[in-house]
Amino acid sequence: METGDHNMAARRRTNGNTESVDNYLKAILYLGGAEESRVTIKALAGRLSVAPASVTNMLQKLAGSPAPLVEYERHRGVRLSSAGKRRALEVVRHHRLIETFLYQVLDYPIEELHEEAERLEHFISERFEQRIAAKLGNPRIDPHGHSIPTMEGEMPEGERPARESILLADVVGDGTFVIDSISDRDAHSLRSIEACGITPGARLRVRKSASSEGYSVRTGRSSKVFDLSREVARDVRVVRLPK
Amino acid sequence: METGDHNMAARRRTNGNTESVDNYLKAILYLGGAEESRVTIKALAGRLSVAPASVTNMLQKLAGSPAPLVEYERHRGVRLSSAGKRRALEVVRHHRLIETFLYQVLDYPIEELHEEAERLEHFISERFEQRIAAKLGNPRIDPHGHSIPTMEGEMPEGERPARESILLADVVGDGTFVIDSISDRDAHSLRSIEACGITPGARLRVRKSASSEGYSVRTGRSSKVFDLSREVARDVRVVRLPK
DNA sequence: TCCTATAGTTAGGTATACCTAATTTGGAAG
DNA sequence: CTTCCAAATTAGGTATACCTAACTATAGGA
Ligand SMILES: [Mn+2]
Ligand SMILES: [Mn+2]
Ligand SMILES: [Mn+2]
Ligand SMILES: [Mn+2]
Repeated sequence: METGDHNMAARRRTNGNTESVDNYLKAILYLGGAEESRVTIKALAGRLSVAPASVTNMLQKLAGSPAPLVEYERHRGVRLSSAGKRRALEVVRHHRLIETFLYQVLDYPIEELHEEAERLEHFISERFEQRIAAKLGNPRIDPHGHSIPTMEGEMPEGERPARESILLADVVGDGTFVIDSISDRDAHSLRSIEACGITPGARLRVRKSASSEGYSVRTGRSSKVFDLSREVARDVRVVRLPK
Repeated sequence: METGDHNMAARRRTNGNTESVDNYLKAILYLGGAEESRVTIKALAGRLSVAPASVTNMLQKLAGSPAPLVEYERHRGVRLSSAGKRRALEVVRHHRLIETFLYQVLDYPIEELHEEAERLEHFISERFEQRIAAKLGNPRIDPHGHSIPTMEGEMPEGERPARESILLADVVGDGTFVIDSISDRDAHSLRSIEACGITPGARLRVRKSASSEGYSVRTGRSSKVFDLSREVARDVRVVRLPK
């Protein structure tokens, strides 16, 4: 009979992390931004829907372990260690590969990708990751236009969202744009975004409708005009085209 | 800001159960057998690799809830309530659909199906279940020859393993058989089983080799003879063919 | 019938990952 | 400089799901 303690420490997964730890790492990666700046306890608490006290606790534990996943200094916020960054990108890779797979192979509606991926990303094996990547032809972009980190745990060249992309909601004046990416988190926004033909990579002509608060947009060659609320425009990133 | 308690009770899943609870229900379903007889604490503890005390605790909790998943009487073992049986079959359906999917769509080797399915079965949504079922053409049998419970939560007609099937290890004398199913739990056995061409539904000619402790088998039309150890023969279920 | 072995239960802990409430701290504003 | 306040930390709990050790009940054998 087993000692039984192989089963304890409850939530170890394929890797050595719990779902919770993975989610902290992803949140730090995201909030740190491209400059990988220090992330505030409050910001983490907000993103993870958890009390600040819980964040402090978790970070102390993560920073105090033998091979720390984060660098944490009291009252000065956190950043990822290189091991932490590697793991965070691994989870992001899982997430985006799963989304791509659900979309392309299982015909999920775009607004349901995120929730399923958010759960499954923590539980698939390396084999599963490799098999779906192979099946999809090693895609580099997910259905929302986000770059899929490489197998080696790095963000690929020409990262998306692109550094130079801006929120549609921040566009001033009229213009023509390329759609960089769309947010994956709000199912309601995603429905409207898809309904008016907005797809990463497509071209978008924008007119800031002076009358209403929103944006009038036409996609691709279509002459159909759609009106987007400010709300929804906050979930679309674009890159301005010259001319 | 959220109240925060949407996030507590940690391990709630798509459904309302934790992974642990699901595993108890599956174990009770399995150990209760076709007659759904009462299952012993000790048997459960063995199957789940958990201390008997932990089993008692869990069963008391499950039996004491408002809509109990089990019927439990002190010192007299447990059986599933009808809600418990429904949920157990739901998880078994997940498990077997996932195995079929990994095998047919993602080309997993047969001996790696079980471990991945054992984890993922608890975390997929109903949508995921339906989509893979549809993609596979609503299969009724998994790669090991086990029946996949229906969407309505019932074991289908002509259940497999069949009532009349016996372990290859219990075969006395020579004879011809149909392979009913193979166990999914031992990766090592599965390798040897596959290596000699044993597949659910195939025909198997058996000669109990008097010399060694094992079984000499030929599958299908092949004239190649393989020797199986008693160990491995315990992982194969067969149905004797008349004549 | 009695006795004892085995199965089961209770009692008391551990670790994870949350919470609220109380306290501390560091930096910006006066 | 001091003050003050938002942000962070500490202190003290909860729930889940395990554990070991100690105790009890039941059923089969003498
Ligand atoms: Mn997640
Ligand atoms: Mn995404
Ligand atoms: Mn399981
Ligand atoms: Mn199986």
